[in-house]
Amino acid sequence: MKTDELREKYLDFFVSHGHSRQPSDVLVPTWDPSVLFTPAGMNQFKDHFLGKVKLEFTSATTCQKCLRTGDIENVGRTAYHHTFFEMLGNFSFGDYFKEEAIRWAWEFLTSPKWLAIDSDRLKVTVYKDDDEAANLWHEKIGLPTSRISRMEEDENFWPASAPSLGPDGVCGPCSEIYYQLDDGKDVEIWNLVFTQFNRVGDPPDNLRPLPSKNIDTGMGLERTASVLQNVPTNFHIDILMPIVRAAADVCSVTYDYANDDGRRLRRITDHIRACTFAVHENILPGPKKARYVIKRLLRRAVLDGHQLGMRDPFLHKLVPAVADAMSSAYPELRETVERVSGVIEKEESDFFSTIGGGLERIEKVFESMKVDGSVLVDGAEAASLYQTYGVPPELFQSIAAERKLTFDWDGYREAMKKHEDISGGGRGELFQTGPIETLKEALRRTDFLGYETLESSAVVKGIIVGEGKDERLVNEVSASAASLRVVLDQTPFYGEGGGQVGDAGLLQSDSAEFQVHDTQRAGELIIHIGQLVSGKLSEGMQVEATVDETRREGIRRAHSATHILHHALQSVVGGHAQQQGSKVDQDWLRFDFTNQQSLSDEQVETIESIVASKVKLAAPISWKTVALAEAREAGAMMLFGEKYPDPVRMVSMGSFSKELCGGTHLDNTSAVEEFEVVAEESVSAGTRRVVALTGRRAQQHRSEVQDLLSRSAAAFSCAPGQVVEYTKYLMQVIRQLKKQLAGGGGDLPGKPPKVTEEALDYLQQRRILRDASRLLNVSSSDIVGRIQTLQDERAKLQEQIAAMRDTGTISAASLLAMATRVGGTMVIATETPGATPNLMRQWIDQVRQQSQDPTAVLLASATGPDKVLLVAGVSRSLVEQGISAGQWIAAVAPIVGGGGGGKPDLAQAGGKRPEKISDALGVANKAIQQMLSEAELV
RNA sequence: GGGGGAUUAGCUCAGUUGGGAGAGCGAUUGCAUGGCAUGCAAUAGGUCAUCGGUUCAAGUCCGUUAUCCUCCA
Repeated sequence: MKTDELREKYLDFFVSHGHSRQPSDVLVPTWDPSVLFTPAGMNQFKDHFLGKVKLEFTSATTCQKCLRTGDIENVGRTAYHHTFFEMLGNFSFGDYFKEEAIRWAWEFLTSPKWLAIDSDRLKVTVYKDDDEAANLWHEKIGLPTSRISRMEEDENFWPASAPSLGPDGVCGPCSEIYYQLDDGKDVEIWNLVFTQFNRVGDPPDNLRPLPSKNIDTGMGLERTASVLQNVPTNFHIDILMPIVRAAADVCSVTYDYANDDGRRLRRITDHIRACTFAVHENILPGPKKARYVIKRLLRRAVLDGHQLGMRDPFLHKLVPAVADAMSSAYPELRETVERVSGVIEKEESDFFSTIGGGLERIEKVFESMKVDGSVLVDGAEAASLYQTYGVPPELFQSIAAERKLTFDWDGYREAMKKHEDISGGGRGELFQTGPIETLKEALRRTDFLGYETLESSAVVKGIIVGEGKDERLVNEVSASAASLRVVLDQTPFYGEGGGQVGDAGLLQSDSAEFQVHDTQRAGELIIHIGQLVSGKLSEGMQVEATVDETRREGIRRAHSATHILHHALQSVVGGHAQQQGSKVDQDWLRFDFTNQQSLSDEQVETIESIVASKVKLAAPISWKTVALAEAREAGAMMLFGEKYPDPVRMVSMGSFSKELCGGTHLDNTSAVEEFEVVAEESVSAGTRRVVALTGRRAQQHRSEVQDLLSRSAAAFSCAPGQVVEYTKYLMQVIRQLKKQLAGGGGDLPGKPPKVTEEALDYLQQRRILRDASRLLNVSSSDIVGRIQTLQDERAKLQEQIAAMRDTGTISAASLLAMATRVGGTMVIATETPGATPNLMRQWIDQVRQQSQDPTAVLLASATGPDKVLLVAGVSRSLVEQGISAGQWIAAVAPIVGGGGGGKPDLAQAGGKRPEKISDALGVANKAIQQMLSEAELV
């Protein structure tokens, strides 16, 4: 039986028994903070199981795409492990229970109409205390007791070992169904979980029956298909073998089940399938959370390829094979093949260069091992290379093996363990508990009225005080500075979601006033966060809820502008510029989208003008609730990685934009008023970010730009249109002055002639300000300060140069002329007023070159009111005889209140007391005489 | 959320107890050469990411911020 057929049969079977067929949840459920990836079919029904949402059906069946990394080390080595896999499941939310679950499972497996598996091949396990399940299998199904095993809680309980180890919460025994292979081995193909208990604390007597019992089953699609197709591993079934073959083809090796290459090809197959699905959902490889897992899967697969001899990106070539193999259940994969392979290719080539850099680092380690005569590669060092530069230990080990060196895996693992401990962190709870969860069960949802109104009366349903572990529900609370959370039965406040920030406003009654600073969501509840400024708030109290209208208006402008921006971006840079994330605040918005390059200034201006034209168009904005399929039909913008409810809210603007969106919008595009992009930057590889303003904030921004430009022009006392020119001039002047000071040439550029003012339009002004701030490498808001700093710097340089001019009479020759002879050595110790360090060094070099005899020079100069600079140098011949400029200067520097040092032939020192310079020169003369005589050169 | 690392010329990167900012490639110019991925020489190009601190003196030491890489959760 084909895998596609098995999938459909399973779903059909349970639909025929009254189940609602639901689509697979996304692979990365952003709504569920407790998991990175969907680990099982039941994940999307967590709130259904707990009765936290209104049930539209009481039983369901799905084929769920899942990703687990717990068994990652086994992938490819064993017949049945995957990271990505599909799980078939049937679920009951207080509907049917154990008997039907067992009977239907048996019927589906054995009936000739369905899978027609020989019942002699099947065995089951049950939890040791679950007599009910054991009896059902024996009496209702007629399975001999020899084929029913009773297992401990670590095997047949969910979560594993829950009764003794926890966690608290819903749990239950399970019953696993095994298929016996030809060689006698058993394969688990289906697990039926009977969630019937609530665990409360530690044993004994800690399992309380649940009022509403649930069924949660999972059948591994690939595993069951491999049994039905009678193939040796999951990788040999009809939907995986083509990918294995494609991988073998791309890597130019022959697939052999038994050897190492076979294992590598299977691992590549698994990982590329996982990555294709994840990237399809726009989970791109990255440094955090789910993105990091994808990156690691990709790199493991690339490393396998590397060890098969691949040296260039190859994985991305397998994406079409994955899309083809999975197309019958996931036809949408075909639409993104190009984008997905592009992303994977980029990551691959990055990793190949990491490997390249790694090889060099590994070589260095080997070199130092050679020096030490070591033959054991230090595991801790390998771990540190891996942690710092991503050098894979497998690579290290295989190169070490080629050179007959041993790799210390134990040391490596130990170091990695230590790193884990340091990095640490708590694990997410499978099911959350706490006051919010209690409210969810009691209230299920808050009705949102905010699309139609900004004011309504409401009843207080819950008040939460405290944070983190201390948070708890209270019946009543008095005014205080503490932050509270309030849940109402209905509210006009928008809870943060879909990128739009939560509303602010007031909750009022005759006796109390509660200021709402922020509004958040928890499932279908809306949580008002803020402070009770007066009176008392109690559960059951009636309040008037009023949203801050000015703020909401700004948010509406920004949100509608976001949709227009999305439209404009797509028409300017192309259809691939899809939304990656967005944040909408009061007249402020941030929009991330997929694009490899930065937007050019011209592109930004085109985008702005498109948005402006849509605003001017005064297109009506409307929304309606439609079936998901209808929205898709209408060509509405849909985002990967988003799970949309059905029916869904579709927002349309004129004829140019249709997006699925739960946010609050304007009635007409003209109400956006103004729109301006204020930043364009990178968020991560392949993703760009645009920040823009609307309404009054855009207006304010314009006046700021104009103000900054006129202040910049004032600082230069030039026309605004000349600011860039004058900026360049100032920078050039400083550069040349520095050169003059360093003793080089440095011709000053001519000052640009002033022109008369001419009227500039806003775009020109903005361009000038932007170009000038780029030149100065500051944000435009800092530009005026920066100009002043540079002008100060110029003045200072000019002063120093003026001082230096006074030294114009000093030269190597003039210095040499004042030398005194001490034995065979020429000694010079003198003041060179106004000289710079560079100049002094140059004189010393020249004197040493020009002098016929061994020479010792020490120059002193006051470089400021409380700063002295000393530079000393001696000829090489003196150095060879033990005279050190460093020692010399060390003896002199304390006189001027400083210290210093340097190399034997040239040293410098500083001090704080210029008035002591002549004393210091006296000391210098004595010190050098002393040194010369100690060296017996006198 | 946490650990490690990086940021120096247009590019790739050196810069070792803190004391003269460098190489290779590229660019420009000159000379030589003239079928082939030519040779020689000279020149230009740097707020050593940012801000602050220690110091007589910071590319170098300490801290801040930003950006990037990398690992763990």
